[in-house]
Amino acid sequence: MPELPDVELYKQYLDATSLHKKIEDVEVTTAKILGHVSSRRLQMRLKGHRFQSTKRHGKHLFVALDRPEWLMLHFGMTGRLQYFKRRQKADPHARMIVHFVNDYRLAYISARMLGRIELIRDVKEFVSKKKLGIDALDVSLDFEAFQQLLKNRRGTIKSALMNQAIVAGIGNVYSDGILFRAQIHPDTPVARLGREKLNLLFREMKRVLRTAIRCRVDADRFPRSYLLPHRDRDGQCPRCGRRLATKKVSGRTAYYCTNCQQKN
DNA sequence: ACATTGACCTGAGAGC
DNA sequence: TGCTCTCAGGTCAATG
Repeated sequence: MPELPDVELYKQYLDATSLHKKIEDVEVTTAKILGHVSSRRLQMRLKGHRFQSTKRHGKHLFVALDRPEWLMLHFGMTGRLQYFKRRQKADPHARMIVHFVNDYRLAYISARMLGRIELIRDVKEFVSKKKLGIDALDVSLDFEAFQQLLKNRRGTIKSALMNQAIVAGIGNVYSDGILFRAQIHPDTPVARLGREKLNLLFREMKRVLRTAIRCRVDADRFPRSYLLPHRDRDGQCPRCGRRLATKKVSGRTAYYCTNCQQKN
């Protein structure tokens, strides 16, 4: 579930709580979430050091250490962060807990463990190795570039939006939110979209993601014309009031309005 | 080369 | 009440 806006908020959260503090210890309670790094090595590399700054690319969060090395956090579907005082109990699904010298701790929580933690040397190298496309909110991603990326694609627009190799950061929930605002049926083949529709899609992609960040992904803060607060079973279309439909599109459940998002 | 599908993973909620 | 079943979705390997 953590998609670009969620991870952006995690970044802001980490920035506000956990930078520049000496790390006293690192607890790994579930080594399974570690990628190519062992818990011993992770401990060795973090202990006595500090988090200096953060970067986000798509759904990936990178935390720079005070030496040329980065902690990479990926949240899978149930991942999140929690900063808490030592005497508070950590969430039962905390998989890694960073102890700071100020008696506070930062936990990486993941119930379903679909996320990953890595220690890497270079963000650019990681991004290209993972074959991640440009971040959806990167300012250098303009309409011309977007159109170029979608050129000659064969599948549906929903799966293209969710394809991290094309544009990074959009998952099932936000692809639905974006297609709803652009009034495009999730099953529409990319090739069927004309320049005008594509341009609308591009603008809504940027807008929906930015709005979600500004609203702090809080359903109560979203503008009325957005799908996201209504995206559940027996949810209603905020435009026409009809009951939302669901359909499997490339293995994921798409929520959409059969009236406002017609195939053509 | 690209698109789609199933497996991974576990908790919540439905149904009996 | 308690059991079983299904579904949720990010990613990747396998398949088309």
